[in-house]
Amino acid sequence: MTQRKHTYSIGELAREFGVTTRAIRFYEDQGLITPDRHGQTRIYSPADRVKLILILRGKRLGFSLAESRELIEMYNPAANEPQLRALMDRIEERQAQLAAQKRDIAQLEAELDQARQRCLDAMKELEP
Amino acid sequence: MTQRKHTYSIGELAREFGVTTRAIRFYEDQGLITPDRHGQTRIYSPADRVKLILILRGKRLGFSLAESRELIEMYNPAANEPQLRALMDRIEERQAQLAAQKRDIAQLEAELDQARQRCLDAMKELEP
DNA sequence: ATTCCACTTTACGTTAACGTAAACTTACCC
DNA sequence: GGGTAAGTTTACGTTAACGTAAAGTGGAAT
Repeated sequence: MTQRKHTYSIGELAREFGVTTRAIRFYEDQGLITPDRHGQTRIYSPADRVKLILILRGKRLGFSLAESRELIEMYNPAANEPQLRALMDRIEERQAQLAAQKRDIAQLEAELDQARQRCLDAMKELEP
Repeated sequence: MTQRKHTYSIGELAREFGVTTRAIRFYEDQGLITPDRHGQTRIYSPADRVKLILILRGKRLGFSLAESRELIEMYNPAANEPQLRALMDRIEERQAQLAAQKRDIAQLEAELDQARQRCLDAMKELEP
């Protein structure tokens, strides 16, 4: 049985990813995650946990929560044709953006290497 | 003579990069750019323009203005030893962060490819 | 001279993404 | 049954990064 049926409390997830419970509840407010409830208490599934991972990765890449919500929605293909076309378009837009981001990173890497080199040179000047 | 001695007005730069003059003045407020003045009017050098490019690239990568300011400062190696050491450390931190960002992008790319595939599959179901 | 136009300063407004505090409830421990 | 630990809602506060209006300046053209 690969039925682990594991769940998480909000505190567990907060600790695991180094965010506050307030932040996680905020993501729910914004419609990014919709955990089950046991009475009042939130119960998070592994799928919810994955969504949180997506959100935090999005943040590291400079995405807004609205953009991350889009990314999450891309995980379940819509039902009808026009929506599928729209979804495809958005996916390809994101891919293009990621390609651009890679170019930006490559640029910055090269410049940081140069800065590092200038730094090393300047240190050699001081210590003969 | 490679002395082009070109300068730019705030409006020219705003148009070239698709930002508002308000934004450019704000970057100056935050100490990221310090253009010359002709009376009241700001005059931007090619070096100022490069700094603006750095700022905007930083934004695309999710950097705050404070972080972009750091990046800009990395362009002129400091004078004394301890500051050089600190600078080197910050440069290497940035490089590590960029490496992590590349991993995030690779992940997202893979997942978008999968989403795209699911999308294509779903469309084949509809149109036989 | 006046009409533009691009530029300036000053200052208050706005949005996103939470932080923080207050005032509960629920579950468990001793 | 009293404490405490983790959860909850409600609500106001905060920071970054500008937007937006108001009111004025300086030069070029008509």
